Amino acid sequence: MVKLAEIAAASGFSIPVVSRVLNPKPDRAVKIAPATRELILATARKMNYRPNRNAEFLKRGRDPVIGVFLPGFRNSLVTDLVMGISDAARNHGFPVSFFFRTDFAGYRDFILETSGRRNCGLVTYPYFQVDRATVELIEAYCANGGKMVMLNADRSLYKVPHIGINDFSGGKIAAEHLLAHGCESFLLVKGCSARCRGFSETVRRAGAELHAGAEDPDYYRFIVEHCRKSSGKIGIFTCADRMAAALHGLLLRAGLPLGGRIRLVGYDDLFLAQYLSPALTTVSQPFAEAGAMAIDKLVDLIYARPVESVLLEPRLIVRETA
Amino acid sequence: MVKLAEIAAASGFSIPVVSRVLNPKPDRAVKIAPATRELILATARKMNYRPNRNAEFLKRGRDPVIGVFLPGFRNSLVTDLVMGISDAARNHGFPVSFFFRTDFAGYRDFILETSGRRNCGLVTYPYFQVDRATVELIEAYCANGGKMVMLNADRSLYKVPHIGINDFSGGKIAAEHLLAHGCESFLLVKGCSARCRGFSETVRRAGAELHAGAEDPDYYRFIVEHCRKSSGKIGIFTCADRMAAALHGLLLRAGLPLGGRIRLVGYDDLFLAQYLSPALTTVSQPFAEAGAMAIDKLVDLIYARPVESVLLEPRLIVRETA
DNA sequence: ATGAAAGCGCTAACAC
DNA sequence: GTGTTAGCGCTTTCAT
Repeated sequence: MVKLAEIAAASGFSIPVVSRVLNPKPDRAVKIAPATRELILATARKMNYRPNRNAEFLKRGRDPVIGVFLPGFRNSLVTDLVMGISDAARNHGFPVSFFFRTDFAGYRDFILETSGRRNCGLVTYPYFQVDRATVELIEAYCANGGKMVMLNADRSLYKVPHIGINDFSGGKIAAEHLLAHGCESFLLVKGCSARCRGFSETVRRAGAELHAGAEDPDYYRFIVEHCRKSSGKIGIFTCADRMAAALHGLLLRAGLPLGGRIRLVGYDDLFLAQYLSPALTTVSQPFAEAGAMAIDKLVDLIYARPVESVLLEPRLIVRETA
Repeated sequence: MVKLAEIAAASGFSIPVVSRVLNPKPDRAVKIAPATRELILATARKMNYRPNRNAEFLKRGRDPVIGVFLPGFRNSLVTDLVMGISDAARNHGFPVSFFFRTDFAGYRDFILETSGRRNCGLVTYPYFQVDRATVELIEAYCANGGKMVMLNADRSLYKVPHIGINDFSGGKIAAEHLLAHGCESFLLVKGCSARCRGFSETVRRAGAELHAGAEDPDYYRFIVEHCRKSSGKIGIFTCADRMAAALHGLLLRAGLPLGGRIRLVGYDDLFLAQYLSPALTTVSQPFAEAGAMAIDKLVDLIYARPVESVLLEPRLIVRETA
């Protein structure tokens, strides 16, 4: 581990100068001779310098750890997020501390614990319904100088930088695919309003018939009956793969083959989706990328660099059911 | 964040004494008056002291970060592991740095990177085939004073403390369940030798017929044919839920209902298993617990406390397919 | 524009 | 047994 002192010795300057070059604070007006900055930057790169976050934040009275709040589900969304976040954080030289919960109480516990530990920054993905209390919690945290980036929640609610994935667009591409394959009547299992809107608006614009219902055994039975009675081409879209998996089995048990007259599209591309038989066509969300971007943005925030929110696009994974 | 100085002031002793009480090194013979130790321990607890790992390890020239190597799969095993590990690490006041790879090259990269960063400890779960080179890597790391705990790999290979899950036992309970439900002939999809042994030994001991084959379309076709032709009670066991998911669909498409004459048991209890219709009966491995224990053991190792390996037991989750 | 000096919270070496 | 001192790698005043 090469340290500042070695770079200082190699470049002929003192440790503080090296520190100032390597850790520029755009907010503070730090003056360094351009030539000096170049030289130090070059030698640091040559010696493959990696900052000791530990020492850096010890002096600042903060913990060089990124706190991460994620929904506590056992599905692939979480693995994608964890992998993207972990890789990006490692690249920046920051360790992480994950906290998995699904409710507001858990979120509050997280913010509280994290304030006590003086984490240098937070990435949070509140899965529960975000309300006034949540927003206040977040604003209080940031008002105290806390840095935070939000993942995939309703960005209209807070001023914190935000990485989202376009749900409307996900519903839309599912509908377009089904339409392109000649489906004439449509069935929608609800679960996310933007996805539903994307799907139903696209279907309606094509002038096709659409039924919608909630994740519910009764509605599932209705779908199976509908498919059995009808002889037309039917497109089914569910807001989550778990619904698609259930329908997949139900339809098969009713003797209704999938991927021909009846087509099924899920959402999330969970791990098992590809192993179903027939394999599930589904909308994949770039959660690994979203997680990585959240970390990148947070690090920018920590070092007072400008940060902007972004909205990522999902894509359709075409397999056998549609 | 209450610090040593405050406890020192409150208890009337000097900072180093407090440090020695709060951070006992069993290997070093540190002498503290029993009364002093009690008093300091009490005030520390009263003031809710949490050590600043940062400062602690800065002095020791190490990074207070636990490096974790995990297989890079998108399935529930990984989420369970990540959650168990994260919770335990947080409880001990350690952040983590996850590294997800599936091959030996990745493992070597991890050990290399981690050595450079001087992590205080490592938890690793090599999923690839562990050979001589891997063992040498691990031994070299430990010989240099590195601390490591292994997850779920063949424990006969190294001297590092180890948290395993009993695969033999998993195969056995699957067989016992199927036998108890009257199955007379058995089909096994291979994938893990200990699980297969547990299953086949149990089945054979009951004097029943057994076919075994690999994860392969041909063998899957054979299974479907076998189920169609036979009229007896059949028990199918797969070494992983992904195989069970495939067979689940294949069998249903062949008009063969699951959970009555034909019973199917998977392995891993992946997220989607419960949503299949009929829902998949499967063997669940306590990976969250295993991950947490690995961290607990590692922390013991870091503070030179005695550590022993353990073997955890899987359990059967009975749902609809068996 | 650069350097000297102090100090973040803790541990380790040594004195008493 | 306990206290004194120094120092981990870095940032931050404050001089110059």
